[in-house]
Amino acid sequence: MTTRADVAKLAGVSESTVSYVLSGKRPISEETRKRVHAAIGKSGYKSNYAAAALAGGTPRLVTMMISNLFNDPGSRLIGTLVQGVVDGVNELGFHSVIWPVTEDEDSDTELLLKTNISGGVILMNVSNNDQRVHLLHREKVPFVVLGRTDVGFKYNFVDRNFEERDKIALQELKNLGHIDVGVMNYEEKVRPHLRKIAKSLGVKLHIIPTINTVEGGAEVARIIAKNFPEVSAIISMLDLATLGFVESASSCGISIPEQISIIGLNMLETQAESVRPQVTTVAFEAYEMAKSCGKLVVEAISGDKSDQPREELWTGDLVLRGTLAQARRK
Amino acid sequence: MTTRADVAKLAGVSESTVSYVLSGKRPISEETRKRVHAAIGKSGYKSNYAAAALAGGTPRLVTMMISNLFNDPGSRLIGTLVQGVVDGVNELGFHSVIWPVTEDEDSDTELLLKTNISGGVILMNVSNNDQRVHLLHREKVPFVVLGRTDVGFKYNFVDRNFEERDKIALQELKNLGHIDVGVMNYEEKVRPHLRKIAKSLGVKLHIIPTINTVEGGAEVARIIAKNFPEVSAIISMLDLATLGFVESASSCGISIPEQISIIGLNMLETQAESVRPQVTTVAFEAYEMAKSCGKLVVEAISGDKSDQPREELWTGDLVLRGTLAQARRK
DNA sequence: CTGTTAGCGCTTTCAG
DNA sequence: CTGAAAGCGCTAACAG
Repeated sequence: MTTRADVAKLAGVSESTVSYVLSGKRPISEETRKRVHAAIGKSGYKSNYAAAALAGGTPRLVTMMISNLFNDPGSRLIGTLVQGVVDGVNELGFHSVIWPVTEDEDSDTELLLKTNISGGVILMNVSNNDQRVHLLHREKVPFVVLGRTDVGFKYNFVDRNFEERDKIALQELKNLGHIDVGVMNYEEKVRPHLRKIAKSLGVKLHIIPTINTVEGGAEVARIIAKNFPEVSAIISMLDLATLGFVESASSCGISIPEQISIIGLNMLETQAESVRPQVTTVAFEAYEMAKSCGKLVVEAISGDKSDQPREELWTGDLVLRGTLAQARRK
Repeated sequence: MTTRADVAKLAGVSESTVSYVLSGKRPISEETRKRVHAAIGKSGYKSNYAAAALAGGTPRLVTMMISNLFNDPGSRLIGTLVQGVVDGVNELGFHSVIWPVTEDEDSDTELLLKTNISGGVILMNVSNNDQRVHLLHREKVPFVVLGRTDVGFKYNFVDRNFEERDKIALQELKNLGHIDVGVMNYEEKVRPHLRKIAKSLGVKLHIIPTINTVEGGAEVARIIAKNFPEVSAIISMLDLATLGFVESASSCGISIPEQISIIGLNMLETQAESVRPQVTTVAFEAYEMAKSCGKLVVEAISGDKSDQPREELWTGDLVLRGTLAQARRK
């Protein structure tokens, strides 16, 4: 293995000069810089991560823990998020890896901590009251959650701004005269903020619970045609059901967007593309958000943390894409 | 940060004793062991990966590079393989991470090498003449491919033994008197070894090219019923098409396995379960193979490599599962 | 069975 | 603008 010492000898400079050439942390004459780079090239020198981490004091490595990486079919989104984190972290001179999480997430996390391999952790796809958040918090490991979960304390997170997104959607519908808005949701209960926004806008929500499949969406179309003559617009939290709805709307005598305008809120761009302009989406820069998240961990690792945990809510470039129509049913 | 020195002081022993308690690399009296462990617990000490890697000489970390991690829907298999690698590597005291590969695999690989973070690499989902194999080989990084690819030199790999698998399948059919065997395949051309085995067994292959979808399989059922009266058995390389075939066989007047016996060769166990005993599979221990692959990298990293690259072909526990019938069509 | 000690390769003062 | 030298935390001889 060739080390910095070899390079130094080859270039006829001191070891520390080689270091500074590499890190750029102090001015180096063009002359020496060239000689050092030549020596590096000739010797095939590669910097040793372990040594750098040791001397530098903190491992310049971020690990991402992604639950359900191998189960989730919606992995296109995950791919985007991972790329964002990677790029954000890289920009600050760190690296990132994915820590394989499989069945037993808790013991995987403990293993990760035990090895002490990384300077910090990003948690993705967290579940309700995720135990790993407790663990990382207790162990005082710098970490950021990409998403949110309820644990009884504050922690660093970066997440989408659902409130804002929903407000934009409802406001837009309201502007077009839609008063009776259907909501495609998993369950009868929707997040409280939705009700609040609706109330303040004077919009009436009609929750239509359904499963998130194409068939589920088709069923919703039938239900609306039959039982909800007053509903002139829909916001949907379910991507597949949204597709199903669009597919079978016309056979239920519903024309989109004239009869029913629809906004899909949790659709991937790729899905949305295939049905635009029938489905309007509220666009969102997942990549940028993840990138910011990556930078946040690095800050946390570098001890740049203020006393308060950082909480980033991403509104990003929220824009409506697709076509909506003036309300005219009933 | 608490270090080994703190622990040593707390326990009233030397630093090296703490090390040996942790590594178990030399006998320690029960008495001191307990004291050390107590001190570790009290101080919250965590071993420093970077320091260990540096002192140990080689980073005890394996990185997996998985192409198409975020595109491939067949990720259940990947999950199994990853778990296998993780466990195999763990058993030898190493750790493993996934290196995020996204668009530009080559530059990702170079980045990985540049950081020198890991002791070795496992390549998964390699493509034809994969450039990363060239790169790793050239840079003399210890690596193992889980799978195979044609580059013009020898390298470490672990892969399924397709030849053996196919032989078992054809042999079994032959034993049951099947002479005319259909082959569901992507294209008209099949791997040469298949033809060779068939020839040596006196079996006649009828290639039926199709796409790998449920509909594709249904189409095959129709084609066989109409155009291939002599075919009494099928081996299929296509998992989804296999499912489709089974689904629509009876509506084409084909009863399985009496009229047509079918062996699915590339099916995941979960898929196979749902159609057994109609579809017979050649079972394969993906997990065990991956585990062995994990151990192989560690060996490669530890310099335990003989002059020749190791090439493991996994026949594993090749056994037929499912029901086949005596040939009786024509 | 335990302690002492010399590095591993790099970063970063402190002196020129 | 450049060098010398002191560690970072740990491992593995070597010496009891």
